[in-house]
Amino acid sequence: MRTTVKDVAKAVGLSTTTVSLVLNNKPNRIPEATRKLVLKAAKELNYRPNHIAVSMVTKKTHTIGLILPDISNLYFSELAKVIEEQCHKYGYNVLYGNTNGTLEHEFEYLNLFVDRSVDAIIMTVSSNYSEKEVNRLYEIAETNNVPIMMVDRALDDPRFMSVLLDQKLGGFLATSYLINLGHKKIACITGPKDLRISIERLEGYKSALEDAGLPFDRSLVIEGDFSVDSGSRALSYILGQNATAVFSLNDMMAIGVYRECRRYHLNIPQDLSIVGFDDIFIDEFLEPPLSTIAQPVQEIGKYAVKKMMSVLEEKKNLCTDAGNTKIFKPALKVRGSAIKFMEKKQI
Amino acid sequence: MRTTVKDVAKAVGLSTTTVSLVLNNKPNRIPEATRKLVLKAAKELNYRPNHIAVSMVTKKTHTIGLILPDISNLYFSELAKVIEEQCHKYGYNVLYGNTNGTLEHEFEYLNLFVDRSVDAIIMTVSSNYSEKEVNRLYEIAETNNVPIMMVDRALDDPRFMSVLLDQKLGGFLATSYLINLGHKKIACITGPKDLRISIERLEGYKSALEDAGLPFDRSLVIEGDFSVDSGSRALSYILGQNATAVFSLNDMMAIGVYRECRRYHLNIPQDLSIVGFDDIFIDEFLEPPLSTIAQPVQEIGKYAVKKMMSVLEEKKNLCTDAGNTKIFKPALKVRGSAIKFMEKKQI
DNA sequence: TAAGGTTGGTAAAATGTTTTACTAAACTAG
DNA sequence: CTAGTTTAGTAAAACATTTTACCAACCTTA
Repeated sequence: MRTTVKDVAKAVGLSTTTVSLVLNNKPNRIPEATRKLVLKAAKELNYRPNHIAVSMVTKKTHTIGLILPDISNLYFSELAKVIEEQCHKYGYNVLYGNTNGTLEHEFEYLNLFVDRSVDAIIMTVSSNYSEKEVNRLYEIAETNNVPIMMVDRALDDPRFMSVLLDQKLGGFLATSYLINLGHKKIACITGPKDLRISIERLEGYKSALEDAGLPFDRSLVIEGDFSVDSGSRALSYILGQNATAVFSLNDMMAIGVYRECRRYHLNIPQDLSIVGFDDIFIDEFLEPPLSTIAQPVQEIGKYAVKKMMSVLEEKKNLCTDAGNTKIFKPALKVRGSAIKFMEKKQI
Repeated sequence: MRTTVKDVAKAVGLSTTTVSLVLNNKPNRIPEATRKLVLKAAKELNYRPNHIAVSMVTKKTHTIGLILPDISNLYFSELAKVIEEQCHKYGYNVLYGNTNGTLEHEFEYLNLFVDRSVDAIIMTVSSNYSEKEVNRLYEIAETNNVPIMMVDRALDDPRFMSVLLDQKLGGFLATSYLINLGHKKIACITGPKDLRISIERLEGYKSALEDAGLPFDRSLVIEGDFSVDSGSRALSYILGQNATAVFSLNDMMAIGVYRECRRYHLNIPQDLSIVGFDDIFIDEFLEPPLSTIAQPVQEIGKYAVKKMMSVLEEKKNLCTDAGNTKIFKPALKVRGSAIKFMEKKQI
């Protein structure tokens, strides 16, 4: 059995109050002699505070809930890792929940976690929230007095902190790069089309086109679902539109395109240039290495928990303050999957 | 503020005892009328039990601690996902800790988690434990009365449950495959050489060689550290030994070999056949797709938590019963990275 | 020497539940 | 009508802490 404060108190013949006072070294006038005595006994008995009991009275669990769509996804597993690492540094533990991108699961974990009195929640919402759901979310935050932070994907609501990526800029960067290589017919494989990040990345695509004086051709965009398979499925359509380059809204789908190209004996980048989005680990090991838009995951994760910790310390009103959206800038990472456009067919 | 049992009790004019009794529907003689009344009030007030307080009295947190070396590693992130998923099914939440493979971190999280009264711990040890450490581990398990399960990598101690892979068989399968393709000089890139899985996989390699009447040549094995870079570094040595095939003890290092081959303009599998170990997600998207040894991660994860749940329910003596090691069989997954041996140089 | 201050503590409440042991009222049987 | 039994419920303890409010005993000081 574990040693309790009572055991320590008994061992030194003092009250639990005294023991607790020195163990938490409260600014109380406790003479050095007693202090040492208690400390020694605690160490000898290998006393470790029962965290549950502490939480019961302090109302703090030093736990944060992390809710992500899919931890087996490379981007999220890396994010999870940084977040856990950082929380650990601050003395916090993380309870983890996987939603598979469904709204029910999101709320399920939200409730589970507040029932367990987590001090804060960091989540990435994967579905689209109606106003009703946003309110439901806010109510949970409020009645439990728990700050909620959105990471990677925002809710269109100023009441929640968010740390995001400038998705539009990413789309712009990727597309401009292909344009500068001389491509005129650039296809785009999107994610689910009413998902915020799909929309924003696509906006970047459009605006790059516009900046270059190129027309936006709706028939060049095809909807995917961020999975490898949906990338594969998109290829034949793209080819049918005579596109010479593709901007894939994530790397997974780009990998799907790679796979399908192999089946058709097409070469990347000679037959088709492609740039992805996310910069997942494997990109550099593909043949050819995939050029992509890199998100600063490390920074995002670090910033998110740092910010959360400061909120937790200052105990300021948790959700409802403005200026609590931080936006990180993505960067183009050039590798080998795109090449200057050449008028092959004419040759 | 959250509603408490007290609030509910006050609302219906009954004692907290009664409320608790119906809410946990204990087999108590509580008339249907009262029962309904309480339930209705609880629903109306949106009552949800405070898990901390419940844990305080029941001594159960319905939380399990998951300690892994590196969740951004594809294999572990998938494992983590299954485990979380399964735990969730049983009504358990998971506290997650990342050790980066260091002993200090392993014990740190172990202590952190028992302080938080997790009901059980599932971990993969990544360092080598001396007897002292095994005892220390056992002591933690015992004084906290918390069952510990080793997954993927075992401790050489029957006191802990483990669910493992038959690593030796994996090594045997991979090597036999290369032998059957006609290769005689098969190199092996190992992990850190005193790590259990390195040793076991290497044993499989040796035994396949022996079965085929091939000599074991120490100069054909080179130590890596399971990282991509260490795979890359191994290549030139391997080539120097005139090996025609390589068995890489994990896929990451195989990827390193791929990368280095590209630098030297060598073709896989024409110039070098290779088979890896782990079957991580990206294997099928490499060029050529990597043949490897597949671990049944899903089954492993499912079995691990199922077993743990049964232990938790039966409350039998937790660590110390024999026959609590389950070994899963790996399988060879043939893709395109190995080919029949041809006497090129002679041609 | 008595009033006031300081020193070194402690008892008890509080946290939100579950659970044990008890009881008052109503009912039943003889 | 009374003794026993069932019904419907409750008070209080317990869980392991922290924290508040208090108190003796000793020391100053005038």
